[in-house]
Amino acid sequence: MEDNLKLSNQLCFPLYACSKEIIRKYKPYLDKLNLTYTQYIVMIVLWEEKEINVKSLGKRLFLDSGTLTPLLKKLEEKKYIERVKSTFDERNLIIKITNKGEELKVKAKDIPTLVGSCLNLSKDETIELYKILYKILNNL
Amino acid sequence: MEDNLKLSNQLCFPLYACSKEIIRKYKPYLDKLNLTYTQYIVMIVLWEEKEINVKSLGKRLFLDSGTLTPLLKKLEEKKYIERVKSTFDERNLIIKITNKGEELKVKAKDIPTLVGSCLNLSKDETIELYKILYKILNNL
DNA sequence: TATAATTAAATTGTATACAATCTAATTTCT
DNA sequence: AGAAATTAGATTGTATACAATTTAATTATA
Repeated sequence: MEDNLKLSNQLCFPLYACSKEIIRKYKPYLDKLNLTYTQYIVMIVLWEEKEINVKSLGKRLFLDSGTLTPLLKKLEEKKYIERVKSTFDERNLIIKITNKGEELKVKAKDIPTLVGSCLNLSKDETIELYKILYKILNNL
Repeated sequence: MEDNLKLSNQLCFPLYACSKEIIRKYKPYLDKLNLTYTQYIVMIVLWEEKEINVKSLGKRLFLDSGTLTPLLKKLEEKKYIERVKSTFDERNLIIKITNKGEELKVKAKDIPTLVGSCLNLSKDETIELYKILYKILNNL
């Protein structure tokens, strides 16, 4: 089956391309907050959780310490988060959101809607896409 | 609308995570071919086209010369491709597949099926996902 | 309880990504 | 034709990603 290897028959490729292209759409909005996309999804978790250790954060975001350690140091430099050793278990590094980090949430609140609207998907398509993607993530 | 910024309500995040996790599934198979995922999708285009310039390749794959230039040099080192200046327009660099590159295609032919099967999607879901992703790509 | 095994982050090394800039070749325009 | 604008790749600088290894802390076990 030769067609197996045609780019147009690959499912991962449009996922990969969509992901990158949508992230590009975030850029102008995230630039105003001085955040990259990866830093933004870290902030999203912190807007929900207030504090979390690196391991749990990585599990939520499918990222490991090799990616998170330098990224979290940058967020700390920007004063959006604090990094503190846990006193209960010194192996754990607790990431805490700062007031400055909390304030970003207000500025960020319209971003999902703004980016979402350029996708031009119907309500049904949005729901279906969402459902299938989480099905894949749960299966992997 | 506070919920706007919950991770579970973001559409881009599961796309980003799925893309990365599926690419991870390719790794053991691609390791045997001494290819990374990005190098693999370049080879997929070349298995179809035989030759193409960097600009067109970038358009197909949503990648720019900053990513492609070093990647193509690596594929040349592995003798899977050749890089030749076009004689018609010296600004163009033509990427040609080599015999060694062609031979890889045989070894790669089962990879899409093998990776596809770990997604556990129904036929309908696969088609629907494919359709929505290309709709997004065409809209962007 | 001393040692082995495990765990969480950090580090190292390689490979993307991409914006911005640069350089050289080609077109366009006057 | 010659200058200006455009185009294709390459380069530079910053920021991920992630496998593999290392380090330090904790837990399990002989």
